[in-house]
Amino acid sequence: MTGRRTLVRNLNRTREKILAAALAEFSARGFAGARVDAIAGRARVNKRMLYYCFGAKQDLYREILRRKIAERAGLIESAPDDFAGALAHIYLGGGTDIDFVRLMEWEAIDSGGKKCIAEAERRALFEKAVARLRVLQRRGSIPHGVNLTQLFISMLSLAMFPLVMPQLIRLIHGMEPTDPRFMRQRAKFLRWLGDRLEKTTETVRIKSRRRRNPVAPSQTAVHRGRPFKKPGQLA
Amino acid sequence: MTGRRTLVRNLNRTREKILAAALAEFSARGFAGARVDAIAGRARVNKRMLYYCFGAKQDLYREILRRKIAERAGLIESAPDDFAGALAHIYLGGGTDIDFVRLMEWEAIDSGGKKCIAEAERRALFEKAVARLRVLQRRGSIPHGVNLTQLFISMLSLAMFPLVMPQLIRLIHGMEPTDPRFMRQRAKFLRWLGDRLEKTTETVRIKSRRRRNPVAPSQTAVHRGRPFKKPGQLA
DNA sequence: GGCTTAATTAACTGATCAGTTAATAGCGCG
DNA sequence: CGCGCTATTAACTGATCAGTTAATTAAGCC
Repeated sequence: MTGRRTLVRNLNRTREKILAAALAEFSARGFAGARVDAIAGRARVNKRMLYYCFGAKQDLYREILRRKIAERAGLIESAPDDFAGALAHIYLGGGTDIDFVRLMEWEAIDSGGKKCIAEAERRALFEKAVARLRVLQRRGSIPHGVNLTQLFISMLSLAMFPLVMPQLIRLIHGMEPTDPRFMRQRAKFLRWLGDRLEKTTETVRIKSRRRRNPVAPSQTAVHRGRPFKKPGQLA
Repeated sequence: MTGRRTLVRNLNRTREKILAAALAEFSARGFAGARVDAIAGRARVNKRMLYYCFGAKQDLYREILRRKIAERAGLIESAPDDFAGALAHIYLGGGTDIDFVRLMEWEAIDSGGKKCIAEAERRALFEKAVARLRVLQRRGSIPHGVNLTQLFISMLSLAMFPLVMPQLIRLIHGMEPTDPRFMRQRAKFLRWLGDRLEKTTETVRIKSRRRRNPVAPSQTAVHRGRPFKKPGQLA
């Protein structure tokens, strides 16, 4: 009773609490699975406030999606100029954000071909990403003739999959995809992969000097892999 | 009334009809979203029969998952021995099966860390897959030092992602991931990618002969990509 | 044909859940 | 202090849905 005497109204704070709770609940259960009662309970507000602040449950869901998409929009722009670095960047910046990945996944599995949220913006963003790949291709980092939209799709695949299918990661690897060790390992692997796809010109030159020893090229390739140990990038 | 006079009982056929309908409904909506009324309606049987044949909704769901997993279990074994071929095979054999991919996705997003269906079998299967990659590694097709579980995870990523996130494919590529053109393109790309990761030894040899012309190696790489036009593999 | 069993139909039930209605009370202003 | 507005609480409502109960009837056997 004493705690109730001090109820303080603050619509903005109520809104923020609802948004935070809704992110957690929608990420965990999707639109249909999340309960307005549960969101309200998590936010410690009365259920009626959800309707007061946001309208229908659907409207709240859209707002959550919109915000998350906007939050991650800078990922493409802030990616490094080298392919391997960009790949690791997309993974570390977006592929490890569980709420982001899950919301994308709920969107995917619930959408059934319907129009998406913020379509135009996202389309523009993805075009920018492909354009950046085109620059790399012109420089010779990415071979001519490679389908750049498929390459970009593959980057997203590699970056997002661990959190998209965590049960498979557990079955294959025996580790949680959220485990920092896994993430470190994944980032390292992606750098290797990115480098392998990218830097064939230099690789060729170094190997050609040793072509009398067929074993040596393989060893050199391993050495090429060593620079991926860039500590400090993953705390 | 005349049609009803000829009602014929056949428990096996009823079971099969329910299974087919349940696959469609669970794939489309997941466990929680699928309605027993809808499954019964699609199967053209009385709702009561679902309980009669399979018990609770959950039991039917498990049966559907089990069957699909079993159906796709041969994918690893039947994969070709070359890495690029295996990658394309996994895509074409499993990555284009929309029901399979979606059921895996529903499993993923609904599971919340719980124990999976047929865990032991699947684990064994995945171990076999990694073991096959190890053979390739010993042969020198895959460089030493590469994390093979990460490589296998990446193969699944690349193969399944288009159907896992169809909305992103539509946004990025402007095509449905179920469009045969997309699938052809994807398979071709994956072969290129697989080859690029695998056959550096041969690539090196060919390129080294032309090292006086720095542009030419890139052209040769494109030529290396040509063999991926294997018609007939996708109707 | 009669009887028994099981496959099938139809209706019912209690719980859940988004949204709605009614009431209360905090806050700022005059 | 009173008033008006709005932020907040509490309870209600009608629709949905998995599962259950009751009844019917097809099929096989004697």
